Amino acid sequence: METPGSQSSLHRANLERVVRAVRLAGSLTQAEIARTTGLSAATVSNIVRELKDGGTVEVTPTSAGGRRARSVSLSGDAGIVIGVDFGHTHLRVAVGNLAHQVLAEESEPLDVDASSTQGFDRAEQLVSRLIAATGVDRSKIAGVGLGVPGPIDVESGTLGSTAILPGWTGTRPAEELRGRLGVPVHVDNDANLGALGEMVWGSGRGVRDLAYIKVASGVGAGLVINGKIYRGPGGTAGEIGHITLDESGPVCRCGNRGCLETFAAARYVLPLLQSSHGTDLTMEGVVRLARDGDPGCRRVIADVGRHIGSGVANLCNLLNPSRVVLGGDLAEAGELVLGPIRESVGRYAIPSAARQLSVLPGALGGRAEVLGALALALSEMGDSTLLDGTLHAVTPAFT
Amino acid sequence: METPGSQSSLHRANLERVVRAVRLAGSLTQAEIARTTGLSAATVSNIVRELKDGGTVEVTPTSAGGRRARSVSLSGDAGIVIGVDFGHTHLRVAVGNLAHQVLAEESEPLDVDASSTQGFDRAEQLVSRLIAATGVDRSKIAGVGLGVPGPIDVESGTLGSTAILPGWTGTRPAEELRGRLGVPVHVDNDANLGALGEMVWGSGRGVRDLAYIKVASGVGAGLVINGKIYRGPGGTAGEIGHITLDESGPVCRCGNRGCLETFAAARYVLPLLQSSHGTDLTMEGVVRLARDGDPGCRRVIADVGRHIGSGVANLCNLLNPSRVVLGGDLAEAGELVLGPIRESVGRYAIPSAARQLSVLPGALGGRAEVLGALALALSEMGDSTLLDGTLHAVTPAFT
DNA sequence: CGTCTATGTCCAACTAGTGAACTCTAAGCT
DNA sequence: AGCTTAGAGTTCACTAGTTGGACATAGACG
Repeated sequence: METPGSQSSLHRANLERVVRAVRLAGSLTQAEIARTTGLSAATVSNIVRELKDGGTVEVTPTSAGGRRARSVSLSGDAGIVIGVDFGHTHLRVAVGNLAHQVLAEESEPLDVDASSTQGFDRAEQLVSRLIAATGVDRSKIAGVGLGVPGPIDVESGTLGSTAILPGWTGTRPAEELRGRLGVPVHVDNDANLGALGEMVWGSGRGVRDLAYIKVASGVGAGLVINGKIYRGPGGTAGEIGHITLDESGPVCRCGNRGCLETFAAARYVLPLLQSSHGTDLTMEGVVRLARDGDPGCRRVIADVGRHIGSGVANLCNLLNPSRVVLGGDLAEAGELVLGPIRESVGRYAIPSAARQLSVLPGALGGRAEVLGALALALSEMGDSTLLDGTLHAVTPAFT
Repeated sequence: METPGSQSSLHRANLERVVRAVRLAGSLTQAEIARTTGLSAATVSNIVRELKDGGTVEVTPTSAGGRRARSVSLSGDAGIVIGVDFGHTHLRVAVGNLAHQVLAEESEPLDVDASSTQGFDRAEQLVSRLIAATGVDRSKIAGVGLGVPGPIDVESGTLGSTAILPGWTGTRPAEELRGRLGVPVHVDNDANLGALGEMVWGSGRGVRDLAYIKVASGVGAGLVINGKIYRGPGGTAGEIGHITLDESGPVCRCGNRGCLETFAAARYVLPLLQSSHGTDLTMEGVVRLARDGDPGCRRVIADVGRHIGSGVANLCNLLNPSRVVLGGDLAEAGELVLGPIRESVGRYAIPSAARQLSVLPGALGGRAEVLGALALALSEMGDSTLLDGTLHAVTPAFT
């Protein structure tokens, strides 16, 4: 059914061109579409009619004060995308439309020991609730982005061994959710989605090469290269948590010694404070105490920053991104952690790479991953999903 | 004259598609073109005829032993590309055609202290000589790739401070050569070109993500991501030589301590052997002695390998390439250095990244950079260059 | 109220890709 | 040797889809 070089593909490309132009501009008249896309007025006329019949686009008789211009805009219910993010302690869901607007977003706690079935049950319910709340039709779902806190095998879609959600190992989250919702599901790990989220909506706007460092229970990085998530041939790119900082350092869960993670991740850092600050401390708590002036917590956070900075320096020397965005709970510490990171980067990265690097805190906090999932759904969809009938055809399930 | 969404643009795109397929494969039958491009056999038939009439492509009656397959290849005189590589001790030039064949190649020594003007004079002469030797017309030059042993500023094309060719700092090699030859010149550093060369002709064939590690006077890496050289926003990606292995190690020329370079590069390693093996030792000499069984040299090379392996492990964790190719003089040591590298990678990289990694010696030796320059010229050329008349039209200059 | 001008639509012309039928050649089998 | 077979390349009628130009439309301006 694929005809990569045929007229139909040309037509399809032209449809996408028009949709993209309209989406970027918000609303356009046909003549404007013709000018910006370079297509002839006749073609635009045909395409707009086709899109209008398909329900992708709305034509309002005469919104502008011109001669007789009919303004064309994406119909609000042309399609929606959904982002689902399984975190280590909670589940987040967001619903957005194709105009990059977030229509609804909600999170709820999720027990770490919950089974995958329980987790997906909860996710399905929450998705249903949010869709109901926004009042759109289920059949309008164009795609779902799914975030999981662990490595995903690119080929099989299987969740690798992850200590964060025990018992989920070996499941195929995308298939699972696809089976429940009946729409395409695209899955990626939390660091990659955080990177995507910050790039589209947060601190990474306008940058095409960035690294998103997520410090939580572990340390991971999401790499955006040339505007796209880079996963590597095996899908395990971005494992900054396991670069070696000290060959004779503490033993890491990965089996090596002195990984960045052993100096920065919650599971290794929190115990340092247990004797002085109690045993049920969380990273969040440490950050709060540090901001309130607790010297021990400040010291620990600064040390973590320095070590992260060493890792980031290596990253910079190798990849030379223009921006590094820090995410996860630790980002809330602001300058307390960014200062030491910048200092370390300045010391260990080659000057030409460090000079033009900006290190920023994430702007989205815990929302980065869900929004990234939304962005993933949007980007994987390709504007073409808007166009083939599948979206608007009657889908018997879920009525 | 531009009709961005019309059939003619589709036709053009299909022409390019065919040309690209042929160029990547060297030569294909029409049926193979149809399969790889996804176009129908009828379309391919038409396109091939058009290209043949235009002189872009040659059809050899029946080269393979098949049924009646006519093999299609880019016509040898459709255009030629030139690769120029300035090394630390010599200058290499290669001339190739669009069918990925190297028509002529030559190298001559170049004094380290030669001025840039002298260097370019020599390069121009050598290029002229080789073109004359191959007997093709100068007007057929489609592009030139240029390799320089130092950092190039992407924006300005200015050569950064390089200790390898002193006195060249601040020159603009691409403009210089462009002025002399009158054709587009694309410049890049030696590590990137080595990566490209090995990918197209050497140990990296068939791989889309690889890292080429060049160990010589310094240590640099060329990164190929998704089949293209990745330079990073600032153009300094791949500086593997300056990732920190030991915060309290020897002081590096970059100002930091314990950079990989201080454990692996010739300038730091050779002095270790001077007291025992004399002062005018080269890396080449050390490798030769090691192969002959000299225990000191073997030890040094193994140590170098281990350290490179540590750096490569970091690289793998971050980028997860499917192949690492070792280039430079050191690669001649074969297993003497590859063994320790693999061992180190196995120890320090996370297992999932290390498992699918292959570490190979470069297959091109000192030719990697010139051939990479050739490949750069080919890839930057853009396939459309072949199609619009400019290349075949009579260009008044250089007759 | 007539003219002007830009918008959107319709139609005939044209471009270019496709499937199906057809021819051609060499290999394999009997 | 002769027949069959299967893939390669070509031809042709058909179809999809864009375009330029003619045409209708409706507000703006004098």
